[in-house]
Amino acid sequence: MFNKETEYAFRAMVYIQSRNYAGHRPGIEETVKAIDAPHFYTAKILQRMVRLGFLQSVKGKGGGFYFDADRPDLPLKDIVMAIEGDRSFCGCVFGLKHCDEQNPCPLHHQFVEIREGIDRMISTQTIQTLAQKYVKDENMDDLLPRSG
Amino acid sequence: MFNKETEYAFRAMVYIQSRNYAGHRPGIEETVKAIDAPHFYTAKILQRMVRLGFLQSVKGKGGGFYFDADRPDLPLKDIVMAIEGDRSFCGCVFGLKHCDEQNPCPLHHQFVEIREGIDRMISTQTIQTLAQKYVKDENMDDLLPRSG
DNA sequence: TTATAAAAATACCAAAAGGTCTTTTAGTCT
DNA sequence: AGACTAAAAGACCTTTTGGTATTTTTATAA
Repeated sequence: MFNKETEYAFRAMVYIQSRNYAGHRPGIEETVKAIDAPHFYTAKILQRMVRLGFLQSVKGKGGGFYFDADRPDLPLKDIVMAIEGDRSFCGCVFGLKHCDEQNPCPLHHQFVEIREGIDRMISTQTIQTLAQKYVKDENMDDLLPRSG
Repeated sequence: MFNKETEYAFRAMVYIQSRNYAGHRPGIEETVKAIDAPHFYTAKILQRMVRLGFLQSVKGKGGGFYFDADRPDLPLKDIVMAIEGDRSFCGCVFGLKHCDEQNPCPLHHQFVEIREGIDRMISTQTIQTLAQKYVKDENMDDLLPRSG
């Protein structure tokens, strides 16, 4: 569905927010260990998130990543757009030039529903709503990946 | 949604089938021109489709690609599975290990609907149904790509 | 105020996706 | 049979994605 970079960004940020709720401010080391993602790659991704203003960080001893509680919740869509643009939930399945409501490709009508479903999902859900669910649900088996 | 290879396979095969309906058997030259796709890349893709038995071809003078009318219709899902596997409509959005009905990730329930929608679409639609729509609809503006 | 811990920056590396070009093989039409 | 045509095969190339390792900067705690 989404690419690795987006996936790691989701998981890392949900973990960070959930630790923030518990009064902690995890660093990279702790974060990648918790979500079992590649260390330096994830660091790079989080750096970008900080630069984009999606996430805050403090350097030095006792530092780490955190979300500013005063700022509005961060929708998944913002992250997806920043990392991979709109191509995962936009455009024609056929890759056609002029495919739209007036001039639909054979798959157009079936696909608009799917597309809207994806858009709705990532617009509605935020890192914060997910982190809250994650904290509540003891069954969730951490944020461990598929094959690890 | 799907990758380039899948996209070119869809478009090329729909074009070929629609020409077949009109009693013609296009070669790659004609095909890539019609759908405006990269010549050799598309050739390679169609070769693979032939090897997989999805499509037939004849070499030599007057040769080209065609679908055996006796064989059953070819669902898009067969093509997608052969080219990119199930990852576009399967697996956890978060990339989580143990995400399923019993042990869902926070996005699981919203996502199963989307996933099922995609699966339904590519299971139902075939190259043949699309080619028929394509032939009928004069508005369809050929099978030209987005940016070409 | 200095040692240290942590993020930021930078440079590289590997694999996969996307794409091109040339040669070979196998038909078919004359 | 032979010329020609078109698909098949295979060798490359480029870009993007995914990932690693090292160095630099900066904040803070002692």
